[in-house]
Amino acid sequence: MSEPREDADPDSPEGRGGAAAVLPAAAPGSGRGALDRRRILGSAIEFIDAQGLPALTMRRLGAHLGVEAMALYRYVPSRENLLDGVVETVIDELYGDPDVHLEPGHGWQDYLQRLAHGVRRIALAHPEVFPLVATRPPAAPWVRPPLRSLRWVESFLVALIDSGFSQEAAVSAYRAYSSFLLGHLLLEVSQKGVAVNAEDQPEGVPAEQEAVDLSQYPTVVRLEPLLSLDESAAEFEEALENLLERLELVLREGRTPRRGDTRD
Amino acid sequence: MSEPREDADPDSPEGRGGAAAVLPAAAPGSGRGALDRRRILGSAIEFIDAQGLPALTMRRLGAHLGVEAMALYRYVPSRENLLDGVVETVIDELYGDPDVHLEPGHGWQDYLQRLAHGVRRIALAHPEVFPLVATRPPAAPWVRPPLRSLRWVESFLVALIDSGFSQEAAVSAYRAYSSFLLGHLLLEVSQKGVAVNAEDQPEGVPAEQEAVDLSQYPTVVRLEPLLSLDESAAEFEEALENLLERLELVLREGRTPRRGDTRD
DNA sequence: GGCGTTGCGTTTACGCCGTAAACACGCGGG
DNA sequence: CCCGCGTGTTTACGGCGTAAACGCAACGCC
Repeated sequence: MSEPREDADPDSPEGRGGAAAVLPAAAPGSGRGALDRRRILGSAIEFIDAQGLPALTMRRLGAHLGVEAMALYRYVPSRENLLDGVVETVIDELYGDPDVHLEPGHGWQDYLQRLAHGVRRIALAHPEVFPLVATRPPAAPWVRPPLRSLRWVESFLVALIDSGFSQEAAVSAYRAYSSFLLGHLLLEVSQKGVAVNAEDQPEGVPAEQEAVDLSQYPTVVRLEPLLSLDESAAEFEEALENLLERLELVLREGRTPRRGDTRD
Repeated sequence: MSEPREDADPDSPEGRGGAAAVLPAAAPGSGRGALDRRRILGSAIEFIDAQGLPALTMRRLGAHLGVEAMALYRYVPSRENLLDGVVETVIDELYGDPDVHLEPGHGWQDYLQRLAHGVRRIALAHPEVFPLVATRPPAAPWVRPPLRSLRWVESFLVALIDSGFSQEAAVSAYRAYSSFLLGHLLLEVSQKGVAVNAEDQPEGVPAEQEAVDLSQYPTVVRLEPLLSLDESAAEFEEALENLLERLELVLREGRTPRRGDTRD
């Protein structure tokens, strides 16, 4: 039963035994056990995953931990800082993922593949948190995106440079890789997230909310089955492999690529 | 003086005479002239561009328009709806852009090129607004990303199908294109935006804020000049052209691509 | 045992937020 | 004349983030 099916998404939370969802954080009612920063952050992640980001307030998070809101301020200087901590904590799950390595033992393609899937696993495990990863101002203005921690940026750059990339190529690879991950995962997560959104309308008949008039968009209507089909895993894989091929070219030609010689 | 320099970014707000920034909205002090939804939305965009998203409150926006906050509610049902309107308005700038066409007159590549640059122009013109475009729940759960309006999705799909794409190929092209735009532009915008962020610290010495310890990340430090170098325009162009080439393959082979026969 | 200190959580309070509801007021048609 | 209606204001409420003061148990030290 719990064996992965043929077409199961290898990065989906239930689909494998990987990392993600490792923090303790205990039940909300059982309000014992010393408060501390880690417990607060873990609880916040759990809370966001369950109730959605806008539902997270200091008072509610306090209640979730069986404590007054102000108690949190002994461990967290502000709500903003708490959100930063949430992002950092979530990204840190990469370190606990046995399939992702800080050092490329089997070549840079393998390294990038594993890293990408690791990040995807995190995104899928915390769909409500991931947009925060994309949106929060970074530690250093220039690193920016999903691999927020400088340690991963360092690891990325070293891996590629050690594999023969020039410094320029490594940096531009980092940018391409980042924006690919960011774009694809943000899209995927929000596609999933909206279906069962946190804010629910428990009305008797949940259907027919506003139902925008689709009659002017016949193609959209006709392709709606295709559009709502979820082939994220395959698309991710394909785009990722395309990116890796592109990088391979960059590496081999030792320069920034200028579209293949297919014309001109 | 105002002629675009050789290497000027063709999508930067000052670099060309395109659309973007077309709304009237008049000065804040001059608080006359009938309030209406358009004026409110325009003012909100202006406000966000100037002060950043978190600074936008109903009261402040009211003040910006020379009016009490509650007056806005006669034209806007809620703050959430106002933000939706802001996103919609910003995307609607596409219609006013003379370089972007709803119908592909010169082939689908030209169509996609123009569309992509049009969206990029909007992103660069409203860097503080753009993350909202990425983050807000969509009208229809499955369209999701930057081309939020169904009209553009319709246009996109029709353009590709008319050019010979299969329905499946058109949909998957839409996804690839969307996530590319989203990822790249979000990254680019946030890279720009952070430098001169809205929340300023007007302290005497603006430097040396926290300055995380970079000593453990020598490669990051060494490549910092490269990392902070802004080659967004070139990278955008390259990634876009690569995407178009990929789509060309899809079209020619009439199937979803499975990585070139470079191995296996 | 008495007693200051220290650490953790609570209480109280403030100003700002989004917004519901009642209100003030100018203007065009019976 | 006045009556309704459209438009903006006033007032009010509950919830927010958080500063400041407080209560109180555990502990070290004499």
